[in-house]
Amino acid sequence: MARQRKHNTEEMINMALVAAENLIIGGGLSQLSGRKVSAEIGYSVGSLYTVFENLDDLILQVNGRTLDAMRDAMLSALEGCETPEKCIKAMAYAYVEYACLNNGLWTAVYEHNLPKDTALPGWFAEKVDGMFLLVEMQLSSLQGLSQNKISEVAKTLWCGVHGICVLAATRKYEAANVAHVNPLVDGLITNYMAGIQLEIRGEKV
Amino acid sequence: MARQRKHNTEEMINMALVAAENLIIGGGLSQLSGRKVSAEIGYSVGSLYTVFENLDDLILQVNGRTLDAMRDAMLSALEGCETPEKCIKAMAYAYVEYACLNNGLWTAVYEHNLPKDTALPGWFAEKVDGMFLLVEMQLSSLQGLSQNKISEVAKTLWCGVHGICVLAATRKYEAANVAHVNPLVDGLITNYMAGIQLEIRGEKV
DNA sequence: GAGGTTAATTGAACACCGTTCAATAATCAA
DNA sequence: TTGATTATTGAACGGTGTTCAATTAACCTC
Repeated sequence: MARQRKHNTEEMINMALVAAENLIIGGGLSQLSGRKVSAEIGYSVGSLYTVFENLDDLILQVNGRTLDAMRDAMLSALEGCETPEKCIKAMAYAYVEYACLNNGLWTAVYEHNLPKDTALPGWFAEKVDGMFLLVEMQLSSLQGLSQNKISEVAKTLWCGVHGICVLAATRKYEAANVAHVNPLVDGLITNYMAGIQLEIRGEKV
Repeated sequence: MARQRKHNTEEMINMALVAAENLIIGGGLSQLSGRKVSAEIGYSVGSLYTVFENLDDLILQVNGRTLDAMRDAMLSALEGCETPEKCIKAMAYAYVEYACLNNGLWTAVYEHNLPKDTALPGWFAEKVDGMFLLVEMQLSSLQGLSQNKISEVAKTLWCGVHGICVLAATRKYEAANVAHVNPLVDGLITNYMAGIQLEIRGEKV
């Protein structure tokens, strides 16, 4: 029979992802390297390539976990919210808070781009879509919006929230904190949703 | 006297930036390297470091030129527009068009992050701010908005537009084209501005 | 226990990368 | 022709992602 594994595949992947996350938290995506990760988990470089296709694969899985964590934060934020708009705002605040508090991990999600010829794997796209679906769920309890419109509104709202966070992250010195970002997010959702309500009622400004 | 230069500093910088842009257009930021740039312009690697501080500096200057080009596109789009809202939409469409048509260069702007301990240079931050100022200028002809509010609205709107483009760029396969993105942008501006108009008038939905 | 089979793990090798800096090359003044 | 000056070079350093023959450790069989 064959040599015994020090850890099974799942354990190894998990250890590697944790090590990678710590490197990213410590110094951003640029501080991540396969050799550092492998050294951290007590394996040689080559072993990394037995559980990951390549380093892009590893990063993608780190980012997948980050998206999961954000999703969890958003779901927790839903508890006790009253109206669709308030629920969406609660999720947006949770998103902002996560992005500000876990800046390294959050930045890695959108900083990492696959080579031009490589397609984004389906499971990753689904995680991104999942966040939009959370918003859509809230919108679906509003009367007068077609499914297409709901999908459009969710995309627009969430892209807006994300864009605001991106700007805040760029301007590290002055604006990457919840207190500064939340008012913008609040204004976006309040006013955009007001416009949508008018549209539903067929009124014009 | 001293040895004669093959090109003066300005020429060298320009040649290097053009070469770098072509590399980014061809295969994204990951395909850029100092050695490739220097080979392309007929210099050795070392010479690059006589006109750029390091590779981050070079990339930052490429991104600066991209921001300039986007600004130019936005200014051109302003010709003939009638109302503030229409003018903002015209600029947004120009932004979307540039991002879709010059995806490599546009992606490089937000994909590139300086190391954690390095501050974004002032001249770069100013170029970013300049785009927000273009939006603010349009808003300033609206009655009833304080300067603070104008600044907030401009940030929110433009972050929203940017966020929508980011999502489109992520989903390369289905959505990175003007026809798909413009309706979202249009809806964002229309509805958010409707909400702002209501706020000005002190009405509620 | 010895030998064989199997598969996990290694680490050296390859071709690249950013960055530095002593050495070289090219120019003009004396 | 020599010296001074400065633009330019390219080898060197320590890092990177990735591959893969060689090694190692486990078990089964004899």
